[in-house]
Amino acid sequence: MPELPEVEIVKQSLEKRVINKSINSVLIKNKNLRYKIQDNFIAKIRKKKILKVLRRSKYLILEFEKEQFLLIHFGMSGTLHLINKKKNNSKTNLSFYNSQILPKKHNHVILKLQNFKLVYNDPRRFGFFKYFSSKENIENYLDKLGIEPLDKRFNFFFLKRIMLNKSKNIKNFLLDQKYIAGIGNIYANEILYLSKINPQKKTYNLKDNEIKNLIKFSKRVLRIAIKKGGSSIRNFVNTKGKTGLFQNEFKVYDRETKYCLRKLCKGKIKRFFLSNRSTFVCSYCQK
DNA sequence: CCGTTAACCTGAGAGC
DNA sequence: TGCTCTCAGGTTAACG
Repeated sequence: MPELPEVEIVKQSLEKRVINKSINSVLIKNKNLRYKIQDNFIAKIRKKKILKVLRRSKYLILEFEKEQFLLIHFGMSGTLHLINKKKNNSKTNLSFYNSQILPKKHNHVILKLQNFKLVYNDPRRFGFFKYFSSKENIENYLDKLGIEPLDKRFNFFFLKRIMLNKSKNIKNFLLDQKYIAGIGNIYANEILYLSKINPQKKTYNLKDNEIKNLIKFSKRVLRIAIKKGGSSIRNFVNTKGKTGLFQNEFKVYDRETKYCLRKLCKGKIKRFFLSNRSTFVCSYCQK
């Protein structure tokens, strides 16, 4: 569930529930996530009070007292579930993303708070947890990331400057987190379609107008996606409640062989691989 | 520096 | 019912 809008949805829903709550206990059922959870992890975050929930790029961050932090990355398949304890022992699952039903398998980390618990589920285990003991440490760690696309500083002049002398293709550029942080495969495809730019076009070949469109549509797509609750793909379980709806707005992603949605365009969406990632394009619109 | 590939994992869906 | 194959919202090291 992992691009910027989806993590933002988790952040927004989580902060309604956990601010000023303490982590009473921690249960690790499987420490072998992308990076192995350290043995002292439980001791580090146990009894800590959560002051803030933050997001940076595709990372979710819990800030504790005394400037200590827990960083969570969801990888490809991580989800967070809030399970309410009811008096009669039944449970309600307020899934923050994707599924209303708590999966039975792959619950790897459980944070118990006062009246509920947070369950981290991740079938593929590409996600990870990382604890930071100071603001300086987490800032150093996050410094490798580029600008937030929704930041005001992400504008034409900024983008033009960092693209200068790059011979990368534009799609790989958008996906490279050290330049712009938070865009993943779905939104890169959508942004390029809306900007009418071929994913293989070299950044140094982009015209000013195309750079302006990239800025405009990056912000627009991500904002709308957040407004729609993110994208929920491959979700065949959920029937009610908290799923994202942006998947219904996809213009190119996962639309191979379907017609281009632009008026007067008779092009068909084609799919090919770029650096091992599915890339969708209308070759009539995207030059 | 650049693009690609493989690796890290499990599961869903397609096709047979 | 079941097998095999491909693909998946991410990241990163290694290679040519």
